[in-house]
Amino acid sequence: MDIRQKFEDDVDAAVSGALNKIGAPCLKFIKEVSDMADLAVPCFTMSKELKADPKDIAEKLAAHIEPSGLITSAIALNGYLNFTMDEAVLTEETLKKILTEGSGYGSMPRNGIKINIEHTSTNPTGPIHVGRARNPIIGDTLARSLIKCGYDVQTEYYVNDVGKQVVILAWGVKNIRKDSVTEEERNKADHKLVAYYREANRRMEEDDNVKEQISEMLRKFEDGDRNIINDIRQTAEVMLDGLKETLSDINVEIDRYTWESDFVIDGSAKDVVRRLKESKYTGRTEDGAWYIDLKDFGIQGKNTKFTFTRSDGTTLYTTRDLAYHLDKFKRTDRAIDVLGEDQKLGSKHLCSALGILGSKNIPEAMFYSFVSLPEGKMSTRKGVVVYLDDLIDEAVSRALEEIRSRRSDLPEDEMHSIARKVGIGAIRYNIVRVHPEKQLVFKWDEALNFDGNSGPYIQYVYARAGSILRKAGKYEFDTDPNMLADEYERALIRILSRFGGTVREAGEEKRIHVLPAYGHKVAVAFNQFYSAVPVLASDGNRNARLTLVECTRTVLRNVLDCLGIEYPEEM
RNA sequence: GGGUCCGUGGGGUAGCGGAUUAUCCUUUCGGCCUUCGGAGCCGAAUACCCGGGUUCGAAUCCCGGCGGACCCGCCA
Repeated sequence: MDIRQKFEDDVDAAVSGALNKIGAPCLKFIKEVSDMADLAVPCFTMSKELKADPKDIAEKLAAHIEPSGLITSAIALNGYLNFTMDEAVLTEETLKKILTEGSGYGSMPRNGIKINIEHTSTNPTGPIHVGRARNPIIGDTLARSLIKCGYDVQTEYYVNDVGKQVVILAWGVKNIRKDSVTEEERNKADHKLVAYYREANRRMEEDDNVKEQISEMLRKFEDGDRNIINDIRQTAEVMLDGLKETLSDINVEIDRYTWESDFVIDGSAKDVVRRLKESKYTGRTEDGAWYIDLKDFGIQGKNTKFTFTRSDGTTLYTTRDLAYHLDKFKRTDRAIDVLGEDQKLGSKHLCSALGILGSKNIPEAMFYSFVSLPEGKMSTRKGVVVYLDDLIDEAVSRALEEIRSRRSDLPEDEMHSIARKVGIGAIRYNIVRVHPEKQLVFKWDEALNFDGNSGPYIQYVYARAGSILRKAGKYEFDTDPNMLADEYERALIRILSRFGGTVREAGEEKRIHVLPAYGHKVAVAFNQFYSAVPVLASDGNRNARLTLVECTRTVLRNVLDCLGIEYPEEM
């Protein structure tokens, strides 16, 4: 069991016991971590019920608590009941746990619960741009966190191969001659195809004939013309290959790809229509389109109607999305959708409609706001974009430049390999660092920061710690708390002991931005320890300090792993 | 017009009822290489959008402004 958890349990028991003694059993109280104590119980919350001054309550309670278990003291201060934890036990148990669990340190046992995380799912009409780059990185980090929390996680990409946009792209690929696409594009499937997409859009706007051809394709598509559907699907497959390459570059692998068109082909979207028509909330417009009215479901605004068929009876995106989610819940216990903020209302609609369909499950949404450029929002169609591929290239080349300037001793291919890890680390760290719903304006220098609160800062500490261990050679583990009594050592160990709680918060509460913050804290504490305390040159406690260095490295590795960031041995 | 989210030092960001010091990064200024990697360490400077209210206590909750983002399709 986690040592901090045990301490919390001890505090719970102590406070409950003391409350019992002062004649207020079952009174609720809260615990918080603070700088003043290992765990504090604010007594303000109890003052109303007990009709007493918080300070008095704290003192009364303190008087009834004898240090026991992991509690070494319970002191009343300013209305708080401050508990301190047995530091020697904390030190020893934490280090031992890290040594025995290694890469599993911080992880919870498997719980058998299946979670499906749908993320990225960008339209297959162009490369991933920085505006949406938060999606795969948030999704992947959450997936990694939940795996560590013991869940059985599957990630999934929903390929939107239905609709006008993909038809335009397919038309372009079929009808535009290669030499008339003059744009300079990188040699990568998605970039090559997007040129056709843009050109097709341009021609459609200028030429009514083209517009008509595209409408014709769309009609055939709606009628279920297999040739058209296959054409589009093939184009989307090619595009997807390019997208997968980009995702792989940032260490994102997606377990499953589900195609929207499948829900048209297998009739499940039609089935949703049939079932929705039976609902009491359902109505029909004069033109014959079907809708459900969601005004009883907390949906506000001038239009609460959620249309699920066109007047000609064909299905809409949202209808297929319903079929998709019903399908998902056949395969999973919980579903999480990582979505752009523009999907907020749509997601609410989806959940209400799922309820009407009798689904016991609804997806949990995790929203992020788009990254914009200083000059405004990005648009693939207009070509006002910074592609994720460009960001990756720039990050890697800046990292390479950096390495060249400090490590001319390394062979060329080694420098390239490190530059990749560092550049990608900077990108991923920088994105999960901030709360997903906070607006982000893209600036090169901020996105590619290698100092301070950054991925490379943590990687640097990892490499530095590794260097010490390499120089040390063989040594015996020593977890004796008496050998690690320095304040910097104690501070570092304290932070190392909090990793499990951080992983839990990241996964269970979907607060992944606590991970980079935690990693940074570990790195800072190590750097402080490093500059204040000699390791190799120390006398009696060399082994203990080396053990601490090794434990720090293990935790750092686990944090980086959870963030999908690689850890170079040297940099 | 209605809804949702966001507003914290010069820039970025954490905290989202609690402890007379509001976090971290960047920036600026001043220190630290005869110690294990200076992508580092130490110190200083500068902030809760505005106005009301609730509370013993508000950056945090409520109401009203202001500013920004997103949404309110028989688009996806």
